[in-house]
Amino acid sequence: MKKEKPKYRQIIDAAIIVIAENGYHQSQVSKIAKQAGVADGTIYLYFKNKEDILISVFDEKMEMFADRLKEIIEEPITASEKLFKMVENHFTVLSADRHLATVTQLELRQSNLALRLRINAVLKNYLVLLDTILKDGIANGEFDKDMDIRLARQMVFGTIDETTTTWVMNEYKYDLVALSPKVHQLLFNAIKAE
Amino acid sequence: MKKEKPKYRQIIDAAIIVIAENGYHQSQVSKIAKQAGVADGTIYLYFKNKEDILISVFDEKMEMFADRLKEIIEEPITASEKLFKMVENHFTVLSADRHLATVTQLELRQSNLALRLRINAVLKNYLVLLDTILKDGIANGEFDKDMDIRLARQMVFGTIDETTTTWVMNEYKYDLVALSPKVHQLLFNAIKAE
Amino acid sequence: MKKEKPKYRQIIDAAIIVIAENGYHQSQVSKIAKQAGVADGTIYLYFKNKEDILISVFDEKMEMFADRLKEIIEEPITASEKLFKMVENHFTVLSADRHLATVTQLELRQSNLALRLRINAVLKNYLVLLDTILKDGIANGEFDKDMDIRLARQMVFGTIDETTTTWVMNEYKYDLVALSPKVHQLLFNAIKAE
Amino acid sequence: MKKEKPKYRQIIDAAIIVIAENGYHQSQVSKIAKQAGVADGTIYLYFKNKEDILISVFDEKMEMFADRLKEIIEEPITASEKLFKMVENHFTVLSADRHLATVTQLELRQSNLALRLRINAVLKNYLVLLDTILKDGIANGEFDKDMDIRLARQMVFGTIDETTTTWVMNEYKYDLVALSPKVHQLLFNAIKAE
DNA sequence: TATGAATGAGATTTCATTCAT
DNA sequence: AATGAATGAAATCTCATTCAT
Repeated sequence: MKKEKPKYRQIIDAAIIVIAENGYHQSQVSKIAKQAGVADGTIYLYFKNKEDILISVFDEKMEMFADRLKEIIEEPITASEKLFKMVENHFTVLSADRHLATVTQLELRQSNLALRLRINAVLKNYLVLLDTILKDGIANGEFDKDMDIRLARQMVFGTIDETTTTWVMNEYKYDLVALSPKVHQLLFNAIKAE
Repeated sequence: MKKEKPKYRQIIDAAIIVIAENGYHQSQVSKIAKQAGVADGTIYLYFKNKEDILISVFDEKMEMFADRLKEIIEEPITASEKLFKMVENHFTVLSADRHLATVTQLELRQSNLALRLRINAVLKNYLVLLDTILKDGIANGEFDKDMDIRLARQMVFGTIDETTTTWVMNEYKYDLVALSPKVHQLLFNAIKAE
Repeated sequence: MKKEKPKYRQIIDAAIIVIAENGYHQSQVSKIAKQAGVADGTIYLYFKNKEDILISVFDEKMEMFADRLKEIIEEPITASEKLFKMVENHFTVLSADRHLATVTQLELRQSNLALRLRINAVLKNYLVLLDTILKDGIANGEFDKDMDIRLARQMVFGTIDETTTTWVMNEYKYDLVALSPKVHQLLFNAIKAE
Repeated sequence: MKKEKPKYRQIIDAAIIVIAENGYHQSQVSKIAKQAGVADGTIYLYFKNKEDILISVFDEKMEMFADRLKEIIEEPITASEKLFKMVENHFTVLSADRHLATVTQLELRQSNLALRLRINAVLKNYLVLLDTILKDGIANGEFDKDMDIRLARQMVFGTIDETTTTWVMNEYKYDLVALSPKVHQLLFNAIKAE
């Protein structure tokens, strides 16, 4: 399987670095190839086209979030605690890799609509897991049984996303992870059972 | 003042239509000119360059939101009601002009970073007004006096934005304005005083 | 006659200043109009097109050289003295008006071929007068009767022109007029009778 | 070294032909590419931009003149003979390649000032060699020891250049090389020792 | 005469992708 | 598998000129 070949990851990692450092529109295929230490043409042995590289970047990294979230869901803790861990995990991963944060929050959003729709599909898995937390919370009486799950999901994700983007735009100058408790508190207030 | 010249608005309006219908990257200046019924060169009598058209689109339209929000703030109603009206107004304006909604939620975000930073500056005015609502609510005891205003603002804006974007991506197939009460309820829960 | 109208000269003079200060390719019609204190459209009441302005600039100024040269020819002095006065006059006029010098030696040469051919036609009058000096000198035994007048003319003009251009390119940093005796000496040596 | 790649020369040669036949301002990159039998984009693998092609044309060809002149300087002949051979060589090379003559005498002069200054730098090498001939002539008593070398150089170059330009403007309708003895005679008269 | 807003043709350059080696 | 030279389509912006007032 191509994803296991070393050059596949080499190119993905190169893409993140190049995009973070040069911006989306200044990240030519040839630059990514150079950073990856391969020839331009080699890129096309592992990726269908440029868009495919970018989708794969998102794919691979989102998988990380989702995998971690899956573990969280299965832990024997309250839904509220799961929600907290989700927020904290999200912030922790992006704080630890600012290249990745810049790429996902700023640069990749400059891509064309087709790519963004494709990215949204990848995101969906993540959001489905979030739904699971919400449903669990409702089921065990922690969250408001009358809330609109779809809206709650959009609120949770919108808040996390906006908070992260603001942090990136402010050039990481404060501690994002430290905001987790307050963000969780706001979100929990919004959806907790009376 | 250039903004009063009819061709200025003509071009702004044409830009919104063309971008909504063709997407950001397929909106050549010549297409906008044709839609506006002017020659390509005429665009450059009113705008410095293509980017300037897009900034102006955002400028002009965001002004609408901000103006309406200013009126809301001054009304003799509770902060919670103001928050509701803000959400409702936001949803109403974008529901009424789907071209505009598509452009602001999807297409304009594909612009380069420089433009996006410029857009953020425009947004700031809007967010400052939102802060005013939050501060008023704290002052009169409606909202939690211990909340972090910056985070609350990011939550409110993030939620509204995410909700709108999801609606646009779902091709407007449900009634966005009808979601206002529930969205407001979530947001209010999050920040209300105990 | 249009040439006598004040705006005609106004535009010619504006053109020289604008071209000298901005260079040929940065001398748009609108800039010349502004410098002349007239509307863009007004230019076209006095000149057929942009090229016509430039030809007229050359025409008008070359006339000055030719008029002075005619006077010189008619003076009761030797051909060698006439040659000297011609060189000196050429250098004096251009030293006195550096804008004009820059325009004729550098900027106007960037014009298209058609304009340059037209300019050459204007130059012809000047060169015909030079021929007269040469013929007079041969007739009265001062100059070599076997010389090729056409080549001698090209040498005289080529030398004057090259000397002036070098002086302009060296940013007028030495006294051009002071070179007249030496230049004359070289030219006279070349063509004097044995 | 890029100069050895066949496409580099191919493009240079194509540029000379296209510019000579179409004129400077009608020599689009695409025309040059077509003449060279390469794609437009290929041009940019060998040249930084359009101006770089023109500089290179001049560079390459001027080298020819300079190389030949170096050989002449080293021959065991009189300075006067060297001067003659220089004139003759100049005329011979340009007579043999009328495209090149048209380009150097007419078309390249329409380029912008920046390019012309760059071209002058290339010319300097040629003029330095000319200076060597003049100094040699003075040293061995052939040329007037009191002459101003800079002016003499400007005369020699100005004369050669003007003679060549006139010949090109007259559409090569006489034999340029045949003028060499007379041109040399004039120049030699000008500077020979008493 | 004079104005100046409007016109619209036209060219350089970039860069994702291909394919012969 | 890997290379990298070559391709060629595509779009912004300028500015000489016009013409309705």
